[in-house]
Amino acid sequence: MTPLKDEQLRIRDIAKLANVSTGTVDRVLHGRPGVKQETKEEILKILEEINYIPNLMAKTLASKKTTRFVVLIPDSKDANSYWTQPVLGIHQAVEEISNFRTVIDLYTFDDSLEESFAEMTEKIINEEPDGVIFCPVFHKASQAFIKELKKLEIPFVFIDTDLKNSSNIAYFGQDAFKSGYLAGKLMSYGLKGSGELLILKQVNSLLISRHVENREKGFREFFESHDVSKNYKIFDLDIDLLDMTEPQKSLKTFFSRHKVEGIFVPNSRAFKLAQYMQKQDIKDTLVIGYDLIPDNIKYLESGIISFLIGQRPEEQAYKAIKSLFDYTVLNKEIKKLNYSPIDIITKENIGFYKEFRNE
Amino acid sequence: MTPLKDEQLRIRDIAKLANVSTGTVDRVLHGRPGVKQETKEEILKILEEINYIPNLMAKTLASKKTTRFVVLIPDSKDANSYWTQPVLGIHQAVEEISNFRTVIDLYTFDDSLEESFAEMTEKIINEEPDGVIFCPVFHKASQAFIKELKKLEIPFVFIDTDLKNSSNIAYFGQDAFKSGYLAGKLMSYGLKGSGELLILKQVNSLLISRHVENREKGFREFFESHDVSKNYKIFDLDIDLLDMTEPQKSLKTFFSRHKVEGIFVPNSRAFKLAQYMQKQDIKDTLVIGYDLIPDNIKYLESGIISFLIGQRPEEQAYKAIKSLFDYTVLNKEIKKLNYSPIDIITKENIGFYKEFRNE
DNA sequence: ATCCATTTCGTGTCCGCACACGTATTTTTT
DNA sequence: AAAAAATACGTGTGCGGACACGAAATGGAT
Repeated sequence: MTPLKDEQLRIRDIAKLANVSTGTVDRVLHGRPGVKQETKEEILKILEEINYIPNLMAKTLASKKTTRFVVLIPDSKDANSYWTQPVLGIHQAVEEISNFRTVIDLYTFDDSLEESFAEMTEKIINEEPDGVIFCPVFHKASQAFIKELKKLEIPFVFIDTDLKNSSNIAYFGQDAFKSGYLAGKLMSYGLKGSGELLILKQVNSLLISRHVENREKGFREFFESHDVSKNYKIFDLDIDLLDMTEPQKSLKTFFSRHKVEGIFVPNSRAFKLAQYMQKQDIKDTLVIGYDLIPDNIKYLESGIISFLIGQRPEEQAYKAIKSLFDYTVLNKEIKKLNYSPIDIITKENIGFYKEFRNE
Repeated sequence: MTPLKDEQLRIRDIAKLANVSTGTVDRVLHGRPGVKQETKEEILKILEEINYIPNLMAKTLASKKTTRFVVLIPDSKDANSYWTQPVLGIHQAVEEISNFRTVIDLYTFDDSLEESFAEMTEKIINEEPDGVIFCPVFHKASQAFIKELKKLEIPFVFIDTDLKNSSNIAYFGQDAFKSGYLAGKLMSYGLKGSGELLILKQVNSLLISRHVENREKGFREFFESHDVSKNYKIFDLDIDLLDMTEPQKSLKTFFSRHKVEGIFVPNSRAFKLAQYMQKQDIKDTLVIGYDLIPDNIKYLESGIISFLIGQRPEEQAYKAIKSLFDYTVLNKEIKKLNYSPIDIITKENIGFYKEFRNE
């Protein structure tokens, strides 16, 4: 193991090698003017040769500049919101990078209002941060935002939702299709080889969530690509999972007409269904939902929800920030596409996934 | 969000507050002699009040001292060894902490030879490192090691295996019992409610591995604590999974006498079984194994192994080092008991768990 | 050749802390 | 009471790099 970061050469050493002063080397390092082309090239050559890496400690100590990043994600009104989780990862990241004169401002928007998003992006642009992490749920407003960011040459990272061909430096999120496919697998694995399945969708979802769509596609794809498909019938129901008066009716009707063996809820509100099932005392129905929010966990633990699919939101946020930091401050190469593991959570292992929340 | 690490007070500021010089404050901070009791208390009071946090950058820059940690884990002769994985996490950690004048030496031992372990611990003691991370598989030799470490006041962290009441500052590993329990759940979930099960154990395991034992216990416990238990028969077989000539016989005999529906391999060599099953063209038998080593992954992907249970070895090593660093260098409080999530891996989500290896 | 304006480069200070050294004060010794 | 020895504290320098400022070298115009 590298016993010691082998004696790094300092600016002073480079200066000696090039027969110039440290000031000149410094100018070259920072691309400041006032250096003869000739000597500049000489110095660059040496820098290249010895693979100069500035001492990070001395650098941040001497520099007056503080780097500021902005994170823009949907707000989390209640404790059951998915978006409370990335915030934990942000705090974690802040703790680590704050030593490096790097700060983070958190902006949030109402994910049912595109204007709310647009408004925030405007504010952010005015602040001219050194990097941005955001969740591009609104297509049009995001495009406008990206245009501005590119104009100002501000690097940006996507989180949760990806927007292809956007010159973002990185993306952190899940592969929704494959997570749905996995849900299909888990469903078929637990059933006896046949039955009636239901996909429970959120009606009137203002925000076009590709994730939810893709989860459903993946789910269906699993059954279509396997022999068992003919034994299953997949229904779907659009109900308003936020308002629990209306859904009761359509659910009741559905349950009375079908012997449902499995229900797939491709959004994070499986607990709403679970509430209903508990009231109606419906059992022996396999429920697969998404995200480790408190109420989902509650019904997972009580056995009404069989599986939750997790995507490590804290880790996503944490890594997104760290990668922006690596890119901006440390000039490291970073990986562009970063899919989170698709975690399978059950009553039996949930305890070990909650941990992040307790720290 | 904390916009800026609010202007931290420096030693100089404290000196001014206490009407002394920076040198005196420095002496108090480092517990060096030469300060009148009275003024010492005064300074300590102020330090307490303002919650002084030294500037990490200036500190590491000015300090000549380099902190050295030692990691002692079993060696990994071939690519299929479990222990190749923690090494990746070590590298990750090294990259981050090397900036802070902190280095790591990796020592390995043959986990079939207690002397090999003891020999290494002796070497380590002679080096007098500032912290040790190790895997206390051998009870007696570990106790001796711990005794020395305590004498020298060297903090140590356990990884993989825990040893209770050992004044270790932290432990990173899995809860083996619960992982076995989860395996039981997955097994029962996939079967039709009854059948014959087999637990495949490694015979002659020189090293007393509590993990493997506890996994089996957890597995059995699941069936005992559920109604379904009476429908299942659980057998077990001790075979040498390293030598693939002998096992064939006993396995063959077993398969000929029983209609095995599920096999649980509580160690990391499920691939050996899978190899056999592939040759014999045995299908429709559920196999649950442990650890994401290359050959296990191969048979998971080909469908012979149904589930692998993962425990994030890289993350364990990474976090173990970071926590030792936090404790030693940053004087942070650290959490003692750190259980890794019990990851459920299938053909469908394995792709997202391999990632660490490609970085 | 002289003078001024660029261009090119060297020097010094500071960032916050660690630590060696030196000075002032008090205590002990004889 | 003077000298020696502790004790208590202040000052200065260096860690490696950023940046301001000033000095030297060069070029052009007269």
